[in-house]
Amino acid sequence: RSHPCFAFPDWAYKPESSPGSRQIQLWHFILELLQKEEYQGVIAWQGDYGEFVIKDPDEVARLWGIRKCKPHMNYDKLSRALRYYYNKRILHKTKGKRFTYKFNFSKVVLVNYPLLDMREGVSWVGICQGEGERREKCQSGC
DNA sequence: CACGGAAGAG
DNA sequence: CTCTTCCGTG
Repeated sequence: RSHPCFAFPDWAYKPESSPGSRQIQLWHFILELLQKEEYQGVIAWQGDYGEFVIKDPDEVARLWGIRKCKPHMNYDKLSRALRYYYNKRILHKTKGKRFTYKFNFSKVVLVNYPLLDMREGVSWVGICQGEGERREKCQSGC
């Protein structure tokens, strides 16, 4: 792989969380796609640490739409949601680079887990190892 | 394309 | 609160 091993907390990319799950969050979904090799033609890590490029905006939007049961999702709307992450310090834009954003991994933990101590208690997962299985949900019934 | 205000859904 | 939808601006 072109990009070196990445580490982030396992909860960050776990699909659907647990039974008591809340709705899937967009940045979780992005991380999920990024983790799967089969989507490298659609979205992939590229450039700096945490930086990724959406190679096929329409397809990412379509996939996101399927997951959220929003058949009219498109890149315009998806990107608005990504822009809301700027203030939350989850993401920021890589200016000048088309369809390129960057995760603020250092802040991600603080956003959803304010009381979590990063030095311990979290299992860190390498992005280039571990192949979680995943099934297409919401394909029908929405 | 990228940005961010405004309104509204759940 | 986290988007979704729509849209004017640059």
